[in-house]
Amino acid sequence: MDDLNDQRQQRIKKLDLLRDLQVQPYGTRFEATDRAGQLNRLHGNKSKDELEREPIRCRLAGRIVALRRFGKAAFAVLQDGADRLQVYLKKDRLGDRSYGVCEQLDLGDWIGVSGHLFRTKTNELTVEIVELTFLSKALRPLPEKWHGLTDVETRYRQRYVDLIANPSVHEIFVTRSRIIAGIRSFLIEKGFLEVETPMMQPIPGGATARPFVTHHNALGTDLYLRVAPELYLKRLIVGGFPRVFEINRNFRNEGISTIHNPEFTMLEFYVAYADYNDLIALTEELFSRLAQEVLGKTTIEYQGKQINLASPWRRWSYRQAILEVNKLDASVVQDRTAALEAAKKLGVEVDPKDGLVLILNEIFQETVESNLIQPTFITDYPIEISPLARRKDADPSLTDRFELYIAGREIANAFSELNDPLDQRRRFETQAAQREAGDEEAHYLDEDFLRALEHGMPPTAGEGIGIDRVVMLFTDQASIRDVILFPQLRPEKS
RNA sequence: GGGCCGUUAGCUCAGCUGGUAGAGCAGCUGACUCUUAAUCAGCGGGCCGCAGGUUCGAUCCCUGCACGGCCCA
Repeated sequence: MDDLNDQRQQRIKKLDLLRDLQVQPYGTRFEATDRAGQLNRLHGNKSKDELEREPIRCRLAGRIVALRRFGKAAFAVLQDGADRLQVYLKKDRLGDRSYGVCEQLDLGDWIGVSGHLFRTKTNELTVEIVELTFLSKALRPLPEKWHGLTDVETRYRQRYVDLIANPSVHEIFVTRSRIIAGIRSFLIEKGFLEVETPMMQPIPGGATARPFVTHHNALGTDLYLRVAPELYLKRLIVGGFPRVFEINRNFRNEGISTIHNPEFTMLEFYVAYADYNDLIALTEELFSRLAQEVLGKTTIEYQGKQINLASPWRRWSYRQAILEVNKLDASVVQDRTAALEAAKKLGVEVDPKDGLVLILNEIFQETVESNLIQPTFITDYPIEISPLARRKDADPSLTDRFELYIAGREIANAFSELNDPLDQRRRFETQAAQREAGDEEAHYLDEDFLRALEHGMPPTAGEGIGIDRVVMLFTDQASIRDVILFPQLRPEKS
């Protein structure tokens, strides 16, 4: 509980004054027939004379974000969503009693007003208030009008204040919503069915990640917050839905960083009868369409870098990328000793016990990823790190898989799904052995999923896209916390 | 987990070589009926993140802790 500081007490005093004036400071329904943005759009170019000749009556509501008093008159700025409109209060017009109510106004208060539009001497479109309704009295002061709220911790913990004080933050979350709406309508238009699958799973699967554990009392059993919806969505393909998608939260019990929040939003979609190449085309189409719809262009600037989202995007095989970026001899991707030597030479730390695949993956992560600024599909990942992906017909050590990188970051992961139940069982068994050996991220063996596959899953391609990272890209934000309304922080001490 | 940085009024920030803390905005009082970072005059507001230590004396130096940021693992 905050101390009863000076400013808060002043405002509580005003509550009493308002009640003395028979004004309810916490009002109820107010029918606003107008919005600030709409009034600006419709009448923003009408001249002073026009507004005098044909008065525009209006009625709107909002929060007071600026207040300039002149004794017997005052200007206030009303914030209505993302838009602002100035209002004018004049004692002559309002009368003594009503003006007395206005004298109890503070920054942060919500009011409803009705009046008519006019232009001030300085030509600002303004509502002259005829009637004012108190909607809600704020007891705490707004952050400073010029510098706003900049303390990062307060911004995240008290996002409501951040949203009031920083219009650009408001804008980011509007964009986020538009991106998600755009994805949804794109997929629905392409014939996908939106579904919801369990967030609480008895066996967590679909990604290599540590899960959160919780407990169901009535069932007397532990449940895991999902790390991915993948295995459930594929059960739905088995069940006969040929195109499904889900946009929802995943939870991973890992560190927090500028690109990791413990809960994050993932899109996953699955297309029966398709392969990963079809998803490359679909992904390019989705991104360029989204960029066009949301930003009105396909070239974006991210953290000072120009990124071109117009298709086609580069395709680069995983092994080729490792070799070309580091100018290595082809033997490195074939021979463990050569790979180990290359890692040492490149200054990439590896566990000397690691096999070829893990060594290469370290090299990839350390040397390739950060170079993938323009959209790039890295294809043909090794089977050992792709336990749910279909083998390449031409090379059974690789998979029909890609990861999409933009701005040096993994944005999407997709593959032709493994639909051979016996192969899937062997891969799960390998994963289970790794888990036994201490790898907490390795997959669990999911018997029910195998049973589903044994009923027959058509050839299917599936993809996951990290929505938060897409929003970061589209809104030019460096930290995932700036695109999540309430990012995870340590609890505030009471 | 490690390194670096930060934490001072409601907000944004100063605070020198250790001597009991300042500004702007916000607030309060007064003046002002077209301002827009309104203006003018006056006033109040501090657990200097928390706990130890050094010192005659600590916002300042040292140690630990908490919370946050960035980087690394």
